[in-house]
Amino acid sequence: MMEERTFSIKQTATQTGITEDTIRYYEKIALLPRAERKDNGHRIYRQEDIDTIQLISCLKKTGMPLDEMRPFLSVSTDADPAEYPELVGLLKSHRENIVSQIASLQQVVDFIDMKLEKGKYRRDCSDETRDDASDHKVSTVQMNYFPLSTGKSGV
Amino acid sequence: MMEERTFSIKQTATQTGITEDTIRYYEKIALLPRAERKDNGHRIYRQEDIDTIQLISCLKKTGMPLDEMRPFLSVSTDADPAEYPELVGLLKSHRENIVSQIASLQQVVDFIDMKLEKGKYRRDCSDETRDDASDHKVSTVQMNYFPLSTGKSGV
DNA sequence: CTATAACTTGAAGTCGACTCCAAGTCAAGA
DNA sequence: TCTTGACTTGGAGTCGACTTCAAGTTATAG
Repeated sequence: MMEERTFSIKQTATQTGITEDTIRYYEKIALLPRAERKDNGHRIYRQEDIDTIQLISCLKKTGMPLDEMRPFLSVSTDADPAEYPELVGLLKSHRENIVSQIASLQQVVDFIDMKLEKGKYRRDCSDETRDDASDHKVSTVQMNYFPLSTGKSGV
Repeated sequence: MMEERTFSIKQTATQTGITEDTIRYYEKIALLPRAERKDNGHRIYRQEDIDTIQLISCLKKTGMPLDEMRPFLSVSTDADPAEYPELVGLLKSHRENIVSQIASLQQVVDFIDMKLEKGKYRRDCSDETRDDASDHKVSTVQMNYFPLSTGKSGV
């Protein structure tokens, strides 16, 4: 039985790339559970907590507001999401969001490539705002990587 | 010689999915050029302007702050970016940003898939924060879609 | 002639996500 | 003993991006 390693808030900040202030802020708004304290009141973090913070940082990159992360974090700490059926729905729906985000990003890449390759005409990015889905080539990313049937990805 | 069609701010808002208030705000902070006015002072928009607004909306989805968009908008309205060499650098560097954003998004998709497929263990997303690049499989998206040599994409 | 709708303006308010501050505690070193 | 450093707390301040507000103009319909 090996003792589990613990980290100070500073170490945690360094490892996750999230500042100490921000970590305390996440605790304040209860995005993170109240961290354990040492006798002197200092916070203690374990690998598990670092993982959670990294998940937050990851979800942030997908543009998810902090408030919406809570359910995902509970999936992350508790074991199996199948026990929380409405969570599965959330996961799937966020997955769809990300897929469409990737499509948006892809459009910007297309725009940039168009601009870089030649001083070409404009063919701007638009998706649901204008419904010219006809000449909007299905994102290759979406095609290649996402099975579209939300299930197993063929990595 | 056909007369160019023009749009009211309301029509423009509907077409772009950006509210009238926000369009005026973009003009106020000079993200958009001051729109032409009719005799009664009402703003007039052309297709060109709508394209620009849609580009803004698109760049927003990539998480770009409004302030950083200005150079991109000038590429969009003026013709050829090759005339503005430092702009080419900007375009390329933002392209790289987007590629890494897509990689981040992909990690979240992986996390979700992992959670959905089984009640599996955690293998969280992390990139530059922790340097375990060893078991961090190169994003399939990045591999498939992006030539990596910033040039022409094989669409 | 009046009221409704579609706009205009400048300024103030909101909201999310930090970020900073002041004052205090505690442990270890010169 | 005093200082330094790493932390604690609550609260205030900042910043980007809107969003709302109040007051005014103009065009059309009843």
